[in-house]
Amino acid sequence: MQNYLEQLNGAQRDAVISTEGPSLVIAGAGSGKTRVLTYRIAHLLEQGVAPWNILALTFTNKAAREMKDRIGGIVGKNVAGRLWMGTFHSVFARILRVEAEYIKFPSSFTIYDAADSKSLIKSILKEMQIRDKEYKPGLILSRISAAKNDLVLPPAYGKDQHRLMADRASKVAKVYEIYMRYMRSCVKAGAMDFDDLLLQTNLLFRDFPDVLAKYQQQFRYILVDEYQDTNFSQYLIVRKLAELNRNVCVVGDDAQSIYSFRGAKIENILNFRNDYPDYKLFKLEQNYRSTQNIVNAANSIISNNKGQIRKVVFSENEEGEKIKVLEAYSDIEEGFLVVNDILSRSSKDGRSLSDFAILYRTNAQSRIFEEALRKNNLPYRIYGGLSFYQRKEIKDLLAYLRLAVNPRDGEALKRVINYPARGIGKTTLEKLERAAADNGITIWEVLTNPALPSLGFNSGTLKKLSSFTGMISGFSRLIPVMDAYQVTTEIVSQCGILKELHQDKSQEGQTRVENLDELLNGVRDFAEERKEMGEESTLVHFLEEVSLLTDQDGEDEDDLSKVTLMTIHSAKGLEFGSVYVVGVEEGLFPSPMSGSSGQGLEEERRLFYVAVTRAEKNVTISYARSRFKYGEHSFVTASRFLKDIDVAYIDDSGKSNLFKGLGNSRSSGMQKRSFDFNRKSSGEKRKFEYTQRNKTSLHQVVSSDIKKGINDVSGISIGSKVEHERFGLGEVVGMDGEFPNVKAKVAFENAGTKQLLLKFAKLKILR
DNA sequence: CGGACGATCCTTTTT
DNA sequence: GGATCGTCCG
Repeated sequence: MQNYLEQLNGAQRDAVISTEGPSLVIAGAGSGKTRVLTYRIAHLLEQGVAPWNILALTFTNKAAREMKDRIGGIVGKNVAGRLWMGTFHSVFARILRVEAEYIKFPSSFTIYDAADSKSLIKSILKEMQIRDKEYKPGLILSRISAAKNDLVLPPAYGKDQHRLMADRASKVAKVYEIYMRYMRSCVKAGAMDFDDLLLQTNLLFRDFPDVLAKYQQQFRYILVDEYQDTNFSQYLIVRKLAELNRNVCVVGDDAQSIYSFRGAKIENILNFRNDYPDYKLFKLEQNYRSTQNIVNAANSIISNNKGQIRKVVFSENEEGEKIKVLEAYSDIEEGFLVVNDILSRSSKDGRSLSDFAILYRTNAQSRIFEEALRKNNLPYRIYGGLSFYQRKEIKDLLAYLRLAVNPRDGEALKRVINYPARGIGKTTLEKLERAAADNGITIWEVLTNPALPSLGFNSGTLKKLSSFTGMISGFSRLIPVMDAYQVTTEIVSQCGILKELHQDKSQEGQTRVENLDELLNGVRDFAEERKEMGEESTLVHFLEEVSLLTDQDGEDEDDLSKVTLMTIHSAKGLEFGSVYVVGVEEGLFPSPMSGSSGQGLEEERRLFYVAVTRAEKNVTISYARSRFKYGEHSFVTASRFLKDIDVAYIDDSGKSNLFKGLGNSRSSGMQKRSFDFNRKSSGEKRKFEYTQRNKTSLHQVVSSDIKKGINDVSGISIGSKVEHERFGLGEVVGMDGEFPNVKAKVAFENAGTKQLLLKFAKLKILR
């Protein structure tokens, strides 16, 4: 431990060793925050604190896993494995399962994801005969979510004049009633949504002091990462748990608070001193990640915001390059300019592609960059958007698994009651739903009720229904006697999905089968891992893990050299050598949805700050002058945020008229814009041609290297000897498909010949 | 009842 | 451009 302390600067070391009492660590971007958290925990452990007495709450599961690994490297895996570490949602879901009976939930409760919640809202609207044109399910859900995160339950909602008025103002006066029904429906279904996990934890601690006391005594040391992004519900959980021992350490950066749309309260970090007047404050201000230019540019951005905790982030790294600004003629051109820049930098310095990240405001922007990367044969990894677990076939199978665990789960039931098609159509389902609503029970309870025939189904339909309930009950009986993998295998082979997909001979159908297979691998790995750790490996546990995965938690393939594409939000906490912040335009970033008013705008600016501070070596900002929106192109202007950067740190040579064009004409709209555009068009064009030419030549020079790079990277070609975790040794006998869906046909020594999708199969290359 | 094909609406960010 | 919803027809 001694030598670890020596790796820290003064402020970091103080924050690590001052373990007793409340501490607030204000950690500027890149200031070694994770390092402090890691060492602090390791330090506690070395001082003899038992790992199960430490609760560490992180923002993503990935962050937790990485920290656990690092701590494991210091104090040993076994010790680190016993820490209570994870996201708020996963840690408290775990506790809620143990204490479920107190709050009248089955311990096998289902966790509804956003899609389930939305679908439930829709059926409630239907039941209430409200058109979802007027009541947008998304909007309703966000209001309910906001209420829950403020711990406002339906009865209180009904008395909350403020909320009721706001609802009336937005012409959704019935949110209150929808909220009541939604809550009731979730309870009946034995389901919790994301917000419920936190809400129910609060209710548990509020209503059962003994239970609270138990956890207060257990968690002698509490650490919270990204504290600026906690909501009221989370804040209260921490406050209650910390009440007894008061050893609470929160780490965060008010300048990086970017989740208010999810209920995060920046005040939590600002008010820490009110709750703990005897707190100790540690400021980490030295940035070790970025060059001076980047840090200075970022500081100049954030200085445009009011109200923040005073701190001076500085860097002693080299001065570095200035921030480069690229102006593109169109969004498509923007893609090419950025990809060209990546090509030239990666080839010039021989850097791995994993050193490059393209960050955007909205997921929809990814497509353009994907295409540009594909055309240049650059491999990429895209985060967010459709993750593995959101694919249709995967969700279908998961719905069966969920039903087996909890047949009252209405959303899962509706998903698969007629998939694969078994002749239970819309009309039948509607009848069932009505009967359920009229009697205040779940669809499953209608189905299994002896009075079912009295609902007037014909005998054929009745038969189909009973065969469905029979199948699900059969699955349920397997749960107590089998582990997650065995149950899943059984369900896959019997539920009919596989048969259905096998009939689809298209490429896509095959991929789907492979995806199911991959899920099966996942369950298998899960079950084995849990058994090794001596923990339970039932389906309930697997489903919990899956439903709380974040988009960052997917396959680990960081050994591969790929350009990273993600939203700025998901980039929080990460770092890259070269960062491209793209689409920095009015109408896109800042997002018009955030309102151009103070609060919303300041959060968008913090988001910009987060984007820029992800970079170690250089930042490139790009924007287009025209962009496709709604299928038609419109002219746009550079973002006001560009003006926030002190010109001293900008290299605008790629970009002559930027600051003239930006002036104070922002609000004057189209007229001015098109004027600018025409005025500059000849110069514009020349520059455009120049970059075009530049691109072509670069591409010619570089592409052969890059292509070779890809092969080196994935390293797999016909004749390669590979090893698969399950199938063992084999030889690649064929390759098929286009990136990113390249498949390898592998002849395994002991497992026969298999088609494997490279992006999923974890193939180790032997030769 | 189920699949196919148009019209329509949209778009922030996510545990 | 694209996902979702409703309608129409077999």
